Amino acid sequence: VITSELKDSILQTLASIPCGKVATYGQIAKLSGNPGYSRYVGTVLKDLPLDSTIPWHRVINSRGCISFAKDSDGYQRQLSLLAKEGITPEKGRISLKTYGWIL
DNA sequence: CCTGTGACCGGTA
DNA sequence: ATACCGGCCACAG
Repeated sequence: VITSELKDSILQTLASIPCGKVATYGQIAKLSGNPGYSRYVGTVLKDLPLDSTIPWHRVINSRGCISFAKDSDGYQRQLSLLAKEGITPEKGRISLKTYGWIL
């Protein structure tokens, strides 16, 4: 598969987020060995093929919120997928202390 | 080359 | 707690 090492490392880290846990864009960037690439993590997720097995829904921003607009389609999908894993936001915020992959 | 665009982040007021 | 700001970086025009 022809992909950049950068993108690859990010995808690998994303794939390793355990079920029932969440990580922030920044954490994924740093963990993959690319501190400061949080924005790019979002770009990678956006371009994921629909058949991808990457758990994109387990990624939230540093504030503990879903990065989609509350009224958007993606917001509801992510919320639904997280619920299936027992992750339920309170006041729109997901506690990283409780569900955070990295504490 | 330069500019604008994001599923972002941390500091400051 | 919220609001704003500058920095961040790959990528498409």
